[in-house]
Amino acid sequence: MLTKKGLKEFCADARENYLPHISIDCVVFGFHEGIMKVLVLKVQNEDEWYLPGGFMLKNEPIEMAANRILKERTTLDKIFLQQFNVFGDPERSKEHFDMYKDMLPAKENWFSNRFLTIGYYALVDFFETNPNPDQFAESCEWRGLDDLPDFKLDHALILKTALDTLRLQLNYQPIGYNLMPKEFTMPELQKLYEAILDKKLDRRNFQRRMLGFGILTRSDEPRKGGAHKAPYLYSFDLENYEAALKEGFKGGW
Amino acid sequence: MLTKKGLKEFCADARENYLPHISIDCVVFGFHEGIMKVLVLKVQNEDEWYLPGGFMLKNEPIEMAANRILKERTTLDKIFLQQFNVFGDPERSKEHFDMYKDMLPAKENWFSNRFLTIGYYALVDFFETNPNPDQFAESCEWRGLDDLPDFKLDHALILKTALDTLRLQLNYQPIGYNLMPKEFTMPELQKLYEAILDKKLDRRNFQRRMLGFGILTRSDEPRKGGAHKAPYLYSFDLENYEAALKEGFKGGW
DNA sequence: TACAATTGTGTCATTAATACACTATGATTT
DNA sequence: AAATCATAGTGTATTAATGACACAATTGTA
Repeated sequence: MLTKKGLKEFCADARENYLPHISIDCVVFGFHEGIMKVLVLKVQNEDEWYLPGGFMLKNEPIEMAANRILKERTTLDKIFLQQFNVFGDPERSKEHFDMYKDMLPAKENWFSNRFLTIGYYALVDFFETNPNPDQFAESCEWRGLDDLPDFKLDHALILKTALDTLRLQLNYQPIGYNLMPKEFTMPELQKLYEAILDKKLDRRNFQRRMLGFGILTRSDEPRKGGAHKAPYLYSFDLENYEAALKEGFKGGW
Repeated sequence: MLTKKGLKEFCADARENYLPHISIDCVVFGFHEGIMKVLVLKVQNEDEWYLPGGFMLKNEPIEMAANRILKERTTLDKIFLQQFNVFGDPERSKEHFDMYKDMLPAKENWFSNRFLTIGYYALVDFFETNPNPDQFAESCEWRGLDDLPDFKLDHALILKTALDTLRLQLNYQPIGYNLMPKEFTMPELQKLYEAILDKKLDRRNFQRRMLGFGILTRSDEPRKGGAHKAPYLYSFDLENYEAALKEGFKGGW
């Protein structure tokens, strides 16, 4: 959608339905083949990338807006969302100002306003997610943390802040639960933690501690068909998990 | 400031200078006589209370707006501020809608809009702070966490969320440094932690751990003139403190 | 000068974290 | 069939951190 007519319609529609000056941007984390991935969108005909985002209806709760936006991008309905920061540097809007500035006069152009953006991070099951581009994008795809594109606006900062928050909250939020599939092996879970923390952990100590939390249930049958010794399958005991999270996994005083 | 004329002027001025739909509310923590206190404002002629807050100039960074607002309330210039949440439930604005609704038609009334409010908590030195009411308030004063008034809007929720955040961040933010005066005794610092965490700590273990962080400098001279054994005075070694904070006081993996 | 209140300090037991090595299994190669 | 490779499962010894606990020192007051 890049025609002048389409843009004009979008702007008129936006002015009528959305709260001005406020946007939502989401960092959607998924975990695949031992790598943390993030959902990114590519601008049509440009090597420019951005995070899934959108605007808030005039009478819509913030988190509901984030959910609505992400449902469009992922087809997922109930998504674990965590608000982590508002980005509001007036400079961040300057790049916005320039968007489509040749196609529409500033007065009509929705994008020629200052925007504060509310940052959410989302945790999704990689295998359940079907990435869909939005109307400004050419594509929507997963990119590993080790292979991130150049982002528009302050989206690199937003992503970095989300990741920092994720690391800090690793012990307080059900991060494993939301990122892993229903059943998984201990080495797979360990790889998730290693990917988030970006460091190697000791297999034996990891397993001891994880099991010590009492939030995992071991399946009777190990996973078969792999090329090596069959690993046990685990799943989260959601009840115990949520109880443990209320306290936080780690003490502190 | 409650005259129709004054309100009209305020609204006209606000519409011209502030971003619409966005406000800032601050939970200002101070520590005095062993109790955590919060700065609260009282509505003129009503037993209604609210947190210090305000609006953002159209081209002003968020944190600068929070600083400006708090400078007016506290006379303090460089304040430790931490953004912790945006509150945007459409219901929260309903009470706003009613404000001054008899004095001005909705179209002119700045307050008859939906507002998302960005929550900041601030940590200040109680003794350096001079509370000043804003134009809608009759008074601005400290209230202990054990003696909080009934708040307007969702300000009780904002305060609770700030406090929860403060507890979680106790090991990652220079909370002691900002709340204590330059020099303090170990029992005083312990009382701060006990007030924040709302539980008793063991004197000996607290001291051992605190000193173990290597962020305190013990003054040569103990505090004299007290009614009991003269306690040592400590101050924060800012350099070590900030280095330690980068890591966080506690490990986690 | 005895007492009350408070501060300073040390030790022991328990728990948690770290470092580290061998055995077991299943598929592949020889 | 036996050896090999890759991966998974398990245990123990050392060290560090935490939690529980008791007594001595100082200062003003009764």
